[in-house]
Amino acid sequence: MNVRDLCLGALTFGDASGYGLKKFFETTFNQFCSAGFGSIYPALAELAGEGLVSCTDEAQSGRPDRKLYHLTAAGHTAFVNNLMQASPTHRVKSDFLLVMYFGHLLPAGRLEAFLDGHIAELDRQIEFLESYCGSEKTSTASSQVVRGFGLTVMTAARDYLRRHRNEIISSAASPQTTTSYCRKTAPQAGAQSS
Amino acid sequence: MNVRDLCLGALTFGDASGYGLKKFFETTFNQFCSAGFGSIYPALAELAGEGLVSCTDEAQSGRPDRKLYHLTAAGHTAFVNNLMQASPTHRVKSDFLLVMYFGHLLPAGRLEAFLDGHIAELDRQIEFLESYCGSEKTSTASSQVVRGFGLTVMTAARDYLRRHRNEIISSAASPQTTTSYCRKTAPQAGAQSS
DNA sequence: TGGCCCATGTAATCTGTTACATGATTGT
DNA sequence: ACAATCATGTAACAGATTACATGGGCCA
Repeated sequence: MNVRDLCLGALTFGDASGYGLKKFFETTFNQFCSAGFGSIYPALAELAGEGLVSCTDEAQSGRPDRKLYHLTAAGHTAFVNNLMQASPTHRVKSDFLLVMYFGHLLPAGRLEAFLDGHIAELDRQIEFLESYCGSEKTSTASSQVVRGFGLTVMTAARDYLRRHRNEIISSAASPQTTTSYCRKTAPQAGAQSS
Repeated sequence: MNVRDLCLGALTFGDASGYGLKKFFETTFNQFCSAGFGSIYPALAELAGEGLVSCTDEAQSGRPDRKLYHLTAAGHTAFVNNLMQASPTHRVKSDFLLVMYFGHLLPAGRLEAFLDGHIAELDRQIEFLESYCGSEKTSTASSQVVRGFGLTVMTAARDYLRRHRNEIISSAASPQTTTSYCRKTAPQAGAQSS
């Protein structure tokens, strides 16, 4: 399931431009995937070349022209095919959890900032999911289930972090540890990774 | 936070080989990241070249020789530096949720299989997190918090899917819909994406 | 004898991100 | 005036996955 399939899927809900698809991904699919212009536009051009979508130039008043993409019958069957054969992976890539895992190496202030930042981010996402109710077309039973899933999981995550906030912060490196390490080892200048 | 930093972080718990690091990632870091040999070995070579890790050839009895990597003082400070400056992202990439979102396009049997497969996967991961208690070195307060986080979130996810199982399956495409679509549109053979 | 675990590495490929390039309109 | 939104695209780059290549020991 790459950007191509994401585009096909979004187009099952109606015609859209590349720009519109990105907005759609940022709202509706935000929970489980993302895509930038740099992958959307080439993907649409590819799909059009294969006849899975068709494209119409549309002049707009007061706005730049746009290319409206439409899912063809072939595109619809290809999408359903890909859905059926997909291996339904679910992976989390979290630098936040990595940072938490190494909390004992960080000063308490920094750890606290990371933690509160992530709690705030979860609050934002939860609020968004609660307020956002797609369009008529995207408001299917399936989409409501996925929305509920996100709400449940994110709320559980946020509540866990709130409950363990003090515990987490008190597990940070003590100020002495951080300072003395730097003094003792006299680290070489310019030693940097990534 | 790339594979380089993952290696540095893992090596704060003690020396290891490239092979050993992969095992470590698969167990301890499994929740929030992953890495294959194809990225670990080149990363270690790079880090050794920069003096962030040192490397010793070690002959083993009854096993192939291995290269034991050791975090240097420079490597330690570089890692802590990177941790501090990291933007603590947390993103989910889930083809499972994508498939669920388009459940209304799939036959009930297929949707059910996807759903049950994912519930079973969550069961496996929860069971693993419950049973697994790292080594002495990795059993820090921080690591326990991350473990608890994973347990909480995955349990919430599994329970939600169990509670809504019937609802989800009944939102699948009705057999008629699937069949009639194929009949009406006479899709071109060979129309495939990805 | 066949498959799995240990162990290391390279090369090709895929996929996506970031930065660049352009430009009109609308709201503050 | 200035920023934001709408709108499309290319090119360079980064990062990781996959397949390939090799080889001994252990267990059934």
